[in-house]
Amino acid sequence: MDKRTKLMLTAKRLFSKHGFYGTATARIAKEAGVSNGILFHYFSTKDKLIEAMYFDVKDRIFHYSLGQIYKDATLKESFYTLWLAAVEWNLENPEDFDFMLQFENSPFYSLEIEKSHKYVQMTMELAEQGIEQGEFKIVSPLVLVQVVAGLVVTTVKFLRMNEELQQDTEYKHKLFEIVWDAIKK
Amino acid sequence: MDKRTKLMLTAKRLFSKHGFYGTATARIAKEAGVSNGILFHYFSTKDKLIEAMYFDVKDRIFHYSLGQIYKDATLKESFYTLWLAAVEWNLENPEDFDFMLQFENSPFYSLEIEKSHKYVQMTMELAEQGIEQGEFKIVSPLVLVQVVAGLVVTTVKFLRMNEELQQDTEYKHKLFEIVWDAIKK
DNA sequence: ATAAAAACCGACTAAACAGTCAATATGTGT
DNA sequence: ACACATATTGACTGTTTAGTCGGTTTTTAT
Repeated sequence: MDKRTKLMLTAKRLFSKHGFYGTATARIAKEAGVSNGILFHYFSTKDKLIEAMYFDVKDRIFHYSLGQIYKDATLKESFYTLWLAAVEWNLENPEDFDFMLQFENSPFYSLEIEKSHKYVQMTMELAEQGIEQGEFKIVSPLVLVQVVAGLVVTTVKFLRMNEELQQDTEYKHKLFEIVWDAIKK
Repeated sequence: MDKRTKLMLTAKRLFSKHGFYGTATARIAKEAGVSNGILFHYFSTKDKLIEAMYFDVKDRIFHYSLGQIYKDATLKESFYTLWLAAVEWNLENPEDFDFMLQFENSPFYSLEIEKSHKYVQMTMELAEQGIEQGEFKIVSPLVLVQVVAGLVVTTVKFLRMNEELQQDTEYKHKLFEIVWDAIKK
């Protein structure tokens, strides 16, 4: 594995456990088994490393989740697939999940950063589609996207605390009804 | 104003703008107009200061929001009042909101901290009531509480980006329908 | 009035920190 | 074989940091 990737993996583990403030760059390099200098060769500052990691994790989760949607699916099926994929991805990648939340709720985060993601546009289009078809509540499509995204986080946090429900398909259907009822007309 | 309070107010402002990592204790003391030593007289470590601030902000928001509920209100009215009060409180106290989110999504946060809040129990009881009365979905009451709390955050973030909607009572009713539909049977 | 306690100061320190740099190694295209 | 770029090292530095401490003032209780 190349050292840039090794650094990002180690940084993810340390940031998610000890926070940005509690993780020194020297420690990241040391635990990644590379020299101190190479970190700053790939990422000019600590903040740049954090930002690069965020782009990476966002890309992976969106790519995976949107990739699960199949053609000719109904709107409800598409949203269920999207929601379930995101929930399961986050459950299987807890470090990514923690890192992501930490970043999005820190002063690092800004709207420009969010907008720069191509995938965000794609989910907005899905929401607009639902409104046009008269299936969704008549509110800003941005609200609908944020509601679903917010409920993904809520669901993941809950399922983390109740591990026995993580394999319970029926319960997950129940949880999705919360999401669907929230956005449907 | 006593210096302990001054310190917490200044810390809140700085933490919400620059993060825990980006705010030095010496700066907090300086901008609060007090000596360095007095900070550590009241809060033995930086972490203790952060935790004390979190308890304080949680107490204030819950006390305010739960206090808005009037007797003989229906369940829906109670939840509407609660949701609206929380949303408006957070809009009026953006620094508290940012600080709270930063804390809750950092490694500082743990379940024990959450459970130690007396108010959490009160909202849980409201949810249990709704389930018993057959008005709410049959899921863990904890899910319902977390869904509402999560949607408060979603709503606040959205209204912050769309200031013109903050006084629009009708739009806020629409947004509450999202919350209500999510939890109701 | 007095003693004890609590509040307060600010200079100080030892450790930790992000980022640099000169030197070396490794790869790549011609 | 050569030249040039890119990858890699780890010792180093100037700064910043959380937290301490000896001493002073103010408050409180008797």
